[in-house]
Amino acid sequence: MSDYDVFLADCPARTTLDLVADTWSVVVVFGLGRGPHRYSDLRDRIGGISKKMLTQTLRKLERSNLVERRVLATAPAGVEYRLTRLGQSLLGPVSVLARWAEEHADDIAGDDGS
Amino acid sequence: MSDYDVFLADCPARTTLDLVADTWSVVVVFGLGRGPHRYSDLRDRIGGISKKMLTQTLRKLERSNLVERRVLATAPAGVEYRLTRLGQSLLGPVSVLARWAEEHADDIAGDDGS
DNA sequence: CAGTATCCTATCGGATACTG
DNA sequence: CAGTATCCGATAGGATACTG
Repeated sequence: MSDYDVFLADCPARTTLDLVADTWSVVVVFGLGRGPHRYSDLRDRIGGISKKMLTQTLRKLERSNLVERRVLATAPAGVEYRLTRLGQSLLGPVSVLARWAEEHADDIAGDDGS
Repeated sequence: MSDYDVFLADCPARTTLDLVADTWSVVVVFGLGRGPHRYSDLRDRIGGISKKMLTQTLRKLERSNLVERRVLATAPAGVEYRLTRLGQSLLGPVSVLARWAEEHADDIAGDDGS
């Protein structure tokens, strides 16, 4: 039990939430859930993500110890990303949210408002 | 079980994830978790949120059927926000994420990098 | 293959002032 | 009390071109 609180503006918990509570972070972590992926495999798997955002998101997660980058000694060399142990602890929460989105998308009112 | 998939760019699941996977949405839904709140109570509870973002987030959640707005017949009249049934189904996922942030904030490497 | 660099637009989001 | 309106700087994020 922690004394951190996401309701407090300057709390580390809020900063941490800021870090992971965005679409790309959620999808990337969710995507890495089934094991390590190469950069290009992630790109293929995650529809609509640009190189820029994929790299940016991966770097951010890497800096936060959620994802580990590993250069492969294959030819032609590739790069592999995998969740760290910390990243795996986030996989549960993120999966729950992603699955909620999949299961309730039909209940969300499309913005037909005009 | 749904055939929607957050990995697909144009899937309703992705749109839905976009809608709820941001800090303010998470904190507002989490904040409404313990029952209805007035506008000003939410403002007080959620550190660092501006009127603009609170209103904007509430409107967005309202349009999506996650939150309900109710004008109170009190004097001086107030406005109350509460989760809809759909919103309550989101409360679980969102709480799990918020609590993860509170419990793992210390494990996230602050960006001391320079 | 796995990026980086640059450009450019759209949205985020705080501050401030005003309204019923 | 619960907003709306306006302004403005900072970031998000796509497109394209280039690199080791």
